[in-house]
This record gives sequence, structure tokens and C-alpha cells, in this order.
Amino acid sequence: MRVASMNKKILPSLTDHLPHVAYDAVIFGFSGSQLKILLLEYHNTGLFALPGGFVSRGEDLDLSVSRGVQARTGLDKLFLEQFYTFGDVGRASPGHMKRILEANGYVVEQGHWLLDRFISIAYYALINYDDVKPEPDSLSDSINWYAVGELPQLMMDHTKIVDVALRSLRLHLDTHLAGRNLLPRKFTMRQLQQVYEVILGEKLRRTTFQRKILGLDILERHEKQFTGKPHKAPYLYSFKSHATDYLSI
Amino acid sequence: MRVASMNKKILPSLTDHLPHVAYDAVIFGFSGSQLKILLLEYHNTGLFALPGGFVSRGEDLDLSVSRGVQARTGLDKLFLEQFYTFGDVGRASPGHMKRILEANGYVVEQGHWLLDRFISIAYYALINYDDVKPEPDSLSDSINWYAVGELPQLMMDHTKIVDVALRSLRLHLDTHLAGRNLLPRKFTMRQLQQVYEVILGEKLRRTTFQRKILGLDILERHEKQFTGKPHKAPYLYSFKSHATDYLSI
DNA sequence: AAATTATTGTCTCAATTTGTGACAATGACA
DNA sequence: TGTCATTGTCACAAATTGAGACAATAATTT
Repeated sequence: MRVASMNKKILPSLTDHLPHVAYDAVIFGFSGSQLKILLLEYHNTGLFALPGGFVSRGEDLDLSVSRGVQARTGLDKLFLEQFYTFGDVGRASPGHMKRILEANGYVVEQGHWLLDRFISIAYYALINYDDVKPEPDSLSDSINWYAVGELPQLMMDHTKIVDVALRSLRLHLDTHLAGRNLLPRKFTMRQLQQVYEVILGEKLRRTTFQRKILGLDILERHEKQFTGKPHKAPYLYSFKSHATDYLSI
Repeated sequence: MRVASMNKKILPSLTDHLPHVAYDAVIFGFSGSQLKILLLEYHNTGLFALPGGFVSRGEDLDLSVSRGVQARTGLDKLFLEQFYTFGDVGRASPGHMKRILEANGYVVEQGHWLLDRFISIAYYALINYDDVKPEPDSLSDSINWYAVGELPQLMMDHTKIVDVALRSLRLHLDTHLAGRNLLPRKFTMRQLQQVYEVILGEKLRRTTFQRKILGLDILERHEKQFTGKPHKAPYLYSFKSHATDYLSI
């Protein structure tokens, strides 16, 4: 019974979704001093791609994206930011799409709307790495973390999308409190600095960074964190709840 | 003959364009120390709107926009920047759209694709005010400059779009050399400062501004500009041709 | 021809911010 | 007790920015 229902997969239908409109999500997490993103790997194809989806006809764009990313990460509260819309004709790669669908047991007739040209609105999400359970193959794909900078080859223009996402994140780093969204509630100054370094792609000076951040008066200091390492234990910090303000490095 | 052909207007057809996808353009110009934008006023309706259009099926999004804005401004080289995509369901206002079309002599049956929901990709353009001829009512609308801050009420969410455009322009002011695109080739230091002030929405200090800009070494100094006014004549400047660099105030 | 007026280009000094290194204070472990 | 790596802070130098002063200068007026 279960097998039968597995085989009778249902493709997203055109009556429910806007044709030619899709979204892609670059979901950032921070772990082991690396910036990582979530990638799908399609079964039996070796193709990697950003998680994405379609826009429901009666639904706000933001909400469609939000629901889609929530489904993939299991998180109910997300920091989501739209950063660019990709609309070149050359984006479409019906060959890949067909291969993916067929590798998953679908029969796709020629001219199917999924094989057509799509305009894709791209979002990035900043999430706390540890909050996501790496359980998540929804429907027919598995999903895993990959360090930015060590990404496998991606489908279509997805490498470019990640590129633009990073540039955009860098640009908004100061206004979006990236640290707050990429780190657990309590964190050390060093962790925060690493987030900044990895996003900006450059080393920062420890003392200057610390002075600057503390000077902004957006952090609360908590107890020390004893890790068992043979050296002074750092304080833990959290963002003050009202710290929506700027944070410019 | 001419009248007959005028009456036989042709609506954009669905076979040529992507359904549910549109673009809107916020076209900035600088004149009389004011930042202005181009608005359409639809005949017999009193409705104001941003210039916009649809995306041709076989054409890159950027190109569709570029062609559309070129047609409206008569400019062949444009500084165009995509800044946000608006996708709420509530954007649609089929009532207005129908009124506009009917006021222009079209017969629009219910359920026509133009009355449907649209995702709109918004761009802003920076152009030299004096280069645009204010001749331009294309097809059925007249187009004119309005000072930002003194805009009439706009259709749909267009006021919000202008808002976001301004915020985005402000954010990118330093990397996009707004001055280069909003001013004529030769300009005075005061004019450049006014561009910055009007975009940033704050007064800047003359001496600091001058020192900063000159320090960036992106301007070339030319002859003085004698205006007939009873005071020292300012120098004219132009951007060095390779000045694609940053310009942070 | 000299005084007037509004604006411009440049300089100076103070105030602020940032760069750079020094240094004592720790936790764990040998 | 001493060693080690790392942290929190401070102190001073260097660079940037704020704020005003001031002479230079096109027209116009006296």
C-alpha cells in the first residue's frame, strides 16, 4: 500500500501555481567557523540544486517562499530576505528538469509547464544551524549542508544565485544583524567575529572588533563559557531584544 | 487613415508575453536641485502610475525592461538596476486596470489576462534629466516629471515601489556613482553635493564633502563656469572615465 | 574705481574614530 | 608551580571627520 502511494507521486499542478514563476532559496547556516548552505541532491541524477518551489495562485510571494523554506528546514520562524530576481531566457534547462522528474518516476510530456522558462525570485535565509534537523528529504530529494566555497557543481544558474546572495548578504551585513540570525542565542565574541569574517571574506582585528561591537551597546553579557580548554574562558553574549539597529563594522 | 489606425489599438497579447509577470520602472532624474521621477497619467482616468510593461516570452527580463524604458525615454544607454520584486496577491487591482483600458477604447472581457494577478519586478533608472525629451505619450498615456516628495496618488502599490526604490538608491549611492548617471557630463561640486543631499535626505557639510570627493581622485577638473552671478565662479568637473570605483560619503 | 555681495576653494585645529600593540588575567594541564 | 593559548582592556599613534576661518573672485552697485 505504502509503495503504491509512493509511486503515485503528484507533480505540482498548473492550476494551483503561477506559470513561469518560481523561487529559489539560499539558506545560510554557520557551523565550525564555516558559512554553509543547504543543497538538494536529486536522486539518481547527481544533480545539485538550491531548494526552490512555485508560487501558489492565491498566495503572497513571500508567504509561498516562507512556507516552502519552513517545510524544508522545519523552522517556523525564519529570517528571509528577497535579494534578486533572475529572468534570463537561458536559465531554463528543460533537459535537466526532465531528467530529474523522470528519474523520480514521473512521465512528463513535451511542453509540460515545468519544462518551460521560469523567472525565479531568489531569497536568502539566515538560520541557526543547530536548530535544523538534517533529517529532511521531502518527497524525492535529500538535502545537506555544504560549505560556501566548497560547493559541488549546481544546476542551471544556481552557482550565480549563491554568488549574488553572498554579495547581498555582505552588503546588508550591517543592517541585518546577521549574527543574531546565524548564531545560537548565546555566543562568544569570537563566534560573532567569525561570522563577520566569513561573510566579509576578510580577517578582522580582534580588539577593534570587540571595541566596536561593545560600543554599539546591543549585546548583553552573560556567564562565562568553560570549554575545558587551557585558557581564559570567554563571556557569553546575547543580542538585546530591541537591537534592530545598525551594526556596522 | 491615421485616425482609423489610432482607434484600432492592439493590446499586448498573451501569446507574446509571460502571464502574471510584469515590470515597473522608477526613472530618476535630477533637476533644479530636486529628485524627480517619470509618471504616466492615463487618459480620462486621473490615474497616475509608474511606467511598466510585460516580459516577452523569448526575451531576457533585463532586456524587456531595457527596451521598455528606452521606448519611454528615448535614451539608448541607460543605467538600470533591479531592486525588488513585488508579489503580494493584493497588488492586483483589476478594477483600475479595466477602467484604464476601457477609457482608452478597449473592450476587455472578464478574466482577461491583463486583469489577473501580476508579480512585478521593479527597476530604477538613473538618467540625465536634460537628455529626455518631454514629448512622450506612447500609445495612450502622457508622461511627466514629478518631484519625489510631491507625488500625486499612485495606482496600486506604486507609492510603495517608489519608496523602496529610494531606499535602495540610498543604499547603493556609494557603489553606483549616482552622480555620474544623474548629472550632465560636466557639473559643479555644488550640483554633485545636491544630488547626494537629495538622495540621502540630509544636508552635507560643504567643506567635508569637497575634501572627501576630491580625495577619491575620481573627478577631472575643467574650466570655470561663469553664470553671470556676482560671485566666484565654480569649476566644472567630470567623472574620470574609469571611475567605476566606490564613492562613499 | 572702489565697495558690496554671494559663493567658492583651501587651510587649520579640534574632536572622533580606527589601527596596533602591550599586558595582565585566566582555565586547564604538565 | 609553571606553561600555554586565549581573553578583556588599556594606551598611544594614525587616520578620518567636524567645524569654522579666510582669502579669492565674478558680477553689481556706489
